[in-house]
Amino acid sequence: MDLRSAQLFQHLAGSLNFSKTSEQMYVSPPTLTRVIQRLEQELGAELFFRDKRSVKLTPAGQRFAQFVRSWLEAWHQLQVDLQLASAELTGEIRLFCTVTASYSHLPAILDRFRLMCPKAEIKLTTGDAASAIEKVRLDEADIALAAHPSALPANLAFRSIASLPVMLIAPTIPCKVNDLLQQNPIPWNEVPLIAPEHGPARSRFDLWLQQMAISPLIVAKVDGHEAMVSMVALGTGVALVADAVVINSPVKDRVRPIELNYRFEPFDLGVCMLNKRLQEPLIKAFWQLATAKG
Amino acid sequence: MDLRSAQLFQHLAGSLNFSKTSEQMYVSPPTLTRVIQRLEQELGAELFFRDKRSVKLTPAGQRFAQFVRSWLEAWHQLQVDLQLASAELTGEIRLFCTVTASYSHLPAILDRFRLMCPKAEIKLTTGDAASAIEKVRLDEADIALAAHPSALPANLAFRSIASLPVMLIAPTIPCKVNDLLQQNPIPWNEVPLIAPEHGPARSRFDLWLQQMAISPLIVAKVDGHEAMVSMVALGTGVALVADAVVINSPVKDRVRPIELNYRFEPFDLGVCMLNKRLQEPLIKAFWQLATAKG
DNA sequence: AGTCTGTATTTCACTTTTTGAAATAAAGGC
DNA sequence: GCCTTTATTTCAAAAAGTGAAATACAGACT
Repeated sequence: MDLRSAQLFQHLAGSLNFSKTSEQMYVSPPTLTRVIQRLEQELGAELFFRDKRSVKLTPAGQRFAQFVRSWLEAWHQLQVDLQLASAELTGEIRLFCTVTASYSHLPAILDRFRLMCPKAEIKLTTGDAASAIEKVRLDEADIALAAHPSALPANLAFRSIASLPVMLIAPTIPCKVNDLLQQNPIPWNEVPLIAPEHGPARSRFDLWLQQMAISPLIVAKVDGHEAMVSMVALGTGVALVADAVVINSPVKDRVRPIELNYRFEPFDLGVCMLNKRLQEPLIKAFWQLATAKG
Repeated sequence: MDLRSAQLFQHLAGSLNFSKTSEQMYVSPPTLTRVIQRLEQELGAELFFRDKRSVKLTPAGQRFAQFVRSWLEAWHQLQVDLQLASAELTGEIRLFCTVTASYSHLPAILDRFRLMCPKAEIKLTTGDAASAIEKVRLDEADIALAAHPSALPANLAFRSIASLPVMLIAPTIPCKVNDLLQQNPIPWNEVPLIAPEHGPARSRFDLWLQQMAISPLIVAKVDGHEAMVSMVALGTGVALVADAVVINSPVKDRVRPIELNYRFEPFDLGVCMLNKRLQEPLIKAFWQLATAKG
């Protein structure tokens, strides 16, 4: 009976699908299963009917959902009251932000945070997505603003903020790359590709190659979406980048998106921090600001 | 933010004394300290003023106390609702009971339990206090009714039911023992003593010897209060037993309490079970019955 | 009928967290 | 000054939680 279990239950009561909830709340299916089992054991009542193919709330589950709703509400109200009563939040937040995220969502979040906690100091560092997780894990940063990685260590928490579309881009200048892209079908085994070295872009890139059965011609391995955009602009090859980076790029007129009937999974941009620090007031204030309305 | 922390906070908010609360709630002082520290960290507010000599609720603490009160109340109501909604509790409880406890409180508890959960079966075993803890720890019994031992393993929970006075008893028949007790002061080094072999009586017995600086003349080591009462009745020596045992003893007219200006700490009679089973409905139902109004 | 896919749960090796005994700190009472 | 009382920190051991992989099972699609 803790807050986390209640939140997981609440989400599951909405989705009625273990897989979806475990995915969207970033816990493994076994964990979610056992959280619910524990709740059911504590309460001495089944919360969900599971008949192998569908999940539904039992009457006890509905009653419990009502309890959870008012509990979480009271908890939130408590927070607000205590926050107002206490002095203004001060302290320092060490924020790590991927360059990609710094283009799309950081400015708005930072503005709101400054407004709400003017006395808090922010130390901002930027870098690539792979470092983000490491920095937080080693407690070299309090919070990271980055895309959700394929594997998240167990003691890190992640809260989604937004979905960031990614796309394949090509040069606009006439060059060998564009000659190949003009053909139908496109001979992907011959098109020069610029591959992301690590991180969430890399896993999507690999998945695409695999699913389209491409034997790739990789001409460069690069980390950092900006560098990739620049290389594409020079005509080196095609690359997979977040569209937010392209929009804000100084060379945005020299690249163009490639239309494909393959859908890349968007980046799941969010805040990431150590589980146990999730409840600290300054950290929590940042989280609330970051996740509130986009 | 779980039930346990809330309960500890609530008790501390009443006692305003870390030592008392940690003792009465059966957690070590460090644990209590850290539970409160964690709460304060989560809430981002001090809950108690601690000026090295006194503990008081802060305004934030009072607000939190209000939250906890209504939360625990809602929790309790939820339990009741779910219990009523669900089918009648069935199943089996393996109950282990010290002989001492079987005299004083077991009958009343059992009556109430049968009334409330007529479909539940009870398997009752009796034995000495030392076994009680072992039985529960090894999951050979679901619940034990026994005095709180000097050392309780961490994964066992204990809930007090009642305080059971203990006393030194002597034979009523004229004998060597009574001759010695007639003297003033009583020559304790020469009085034949019947010592408890193990368990809570043993630790009180040892403490008494130590504090009164007695070099004891121990004529027998016996486990089981009834056996001790019988031996005392025969004139073998004096012994330390729970008064409930004497009252119900067939030889109660042949023993008498000894007046002393030393106060033995009463037995803390209660229910004991594995921490993790504390939330199972049948176990919980038993607990509620056992702890309700004596 | 057989294979594949989607879903929930169990197993297992691993990591994190929690625990209390003992040490520490600090403030009065004698 | 020494002892008692009270809260906290340290530290090693125990317990609980975690997710990858395996399992179980039902329906969909050849």
